[in-house]
Amino acid sequence: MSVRIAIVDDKIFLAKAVAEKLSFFEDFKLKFIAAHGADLLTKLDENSNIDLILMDIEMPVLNGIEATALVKQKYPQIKIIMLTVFDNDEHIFNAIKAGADGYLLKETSPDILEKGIRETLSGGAAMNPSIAMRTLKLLRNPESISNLQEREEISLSSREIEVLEQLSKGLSYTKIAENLFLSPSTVRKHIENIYKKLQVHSKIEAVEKARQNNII
Amino acid sequence: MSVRIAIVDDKIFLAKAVAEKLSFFEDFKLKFIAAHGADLLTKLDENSNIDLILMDIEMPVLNGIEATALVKQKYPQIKIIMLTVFDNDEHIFNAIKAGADGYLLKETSPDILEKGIRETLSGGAAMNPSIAMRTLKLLRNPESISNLQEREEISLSSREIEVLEQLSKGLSYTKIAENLFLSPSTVRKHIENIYKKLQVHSKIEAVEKARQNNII
DNA sequence: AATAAAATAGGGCAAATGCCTTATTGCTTC
DNA sequence: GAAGCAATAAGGCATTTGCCCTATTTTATT
Repeated sequence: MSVRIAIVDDKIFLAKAVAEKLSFFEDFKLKFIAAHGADLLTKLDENSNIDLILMDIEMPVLNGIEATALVKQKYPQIKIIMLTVFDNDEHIFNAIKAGADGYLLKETSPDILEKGIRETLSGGAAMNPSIAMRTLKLLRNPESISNLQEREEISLSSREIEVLEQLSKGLSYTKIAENLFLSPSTVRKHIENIYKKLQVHSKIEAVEKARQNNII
Repeated sequence: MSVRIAIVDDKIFLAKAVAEKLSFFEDFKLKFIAAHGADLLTKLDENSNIDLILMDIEMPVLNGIEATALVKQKYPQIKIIMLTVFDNDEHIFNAIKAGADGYLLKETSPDILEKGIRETLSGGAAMNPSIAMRTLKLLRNPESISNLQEREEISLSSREIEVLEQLSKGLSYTKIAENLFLSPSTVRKHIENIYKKLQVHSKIEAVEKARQNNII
């Protein structure tokens, strides 16, 4: 049995690259490439004999999130995997809300893409690990969801995030130093830097702000 | 660099089976097998030099969810993947809440387990596709989550909750005293009492515990 | 090779925190 | 009306925190 697939992407180069990845697998039949959400809906109206859609998010006319919601409403049996270069929380959450069955990054290897497609068709969800982690954090902190819209870029280094995670458990500088094999002075320094970046002045404020922004 | 791994499972057969899967990969070093959560904590107290724990859920003495919360509190840098035969929503959600970094089924192949471990160590989340799908569904309707939460009786007085709310904003004893028209001594006393009731020893732990229990 | 950014480490100091003790007042509840 | 509890208040003390300083090493980035 073959798998009938559609690609939706306005960047024709990227759509072609995805098609190329699909071509490695005999039973994957690319039925068509749509340039945007509205184009997809038109094509589905003609022929909705599609098993799965690989959907870009950023598109003109009708974006991937809106298109996903509309397709799922009209043809709930069609599986949809978001395929995008961006992986910000707002996109992820909105795509999930819209009913997407998976969320992969475009740089994904043919191999992972194939597994993701097959798993999705058998009722699972395809997810990039880093995206899976973000969904876990969203689940842990439902509050953070409401804050997804208005958010400036806060960039903490991975070391800073590690320290912040320890902070959030109520550990002291010295305990954190022990756990991370650092000197307490270094931990203090990291925390000072975290405070500056988050514009806060205490452990609690730092942790609260990080939670609000789905950093931890 | 090798990866130091611990397995926690009371069914020794299953633990051995997992160990067998790990043995295919040279850089995976199995440091120990613990029979249950309490055993794990004892072993970690002796030596917390572990990168990742593969944790069963159903165990005597201290189950995998409770053990995960305790380990994450004391050693937040240690990654934890739940490895279980069950995959019901309550387990999944509680494991995520407790801080698990991934959730795989025991029937998982050595290959998938290996990838899951490596992805988890580099900051992603390891998830079985069917479990990923369940988390997506949980995220889609937040109402379902409230049905899953079991909350123990923690009874704080209304005054204590007021103080706790101020605490959660990162305010100092003196600021809280000003806001509530109390003496700083009284605020301190309230906070001492809050700590006793919540069984914590710092502002952050109090706020985190209160959040977990939907008190604030 | 040069520069920048991140991670590491240490000292000093005032303020805040966590934990202990004691004590008074008012409000329930038996 | 006694016992218990919540709320109030204060003093003491060791530890931790927040914020300032400087300085070396590592790790990209150009």
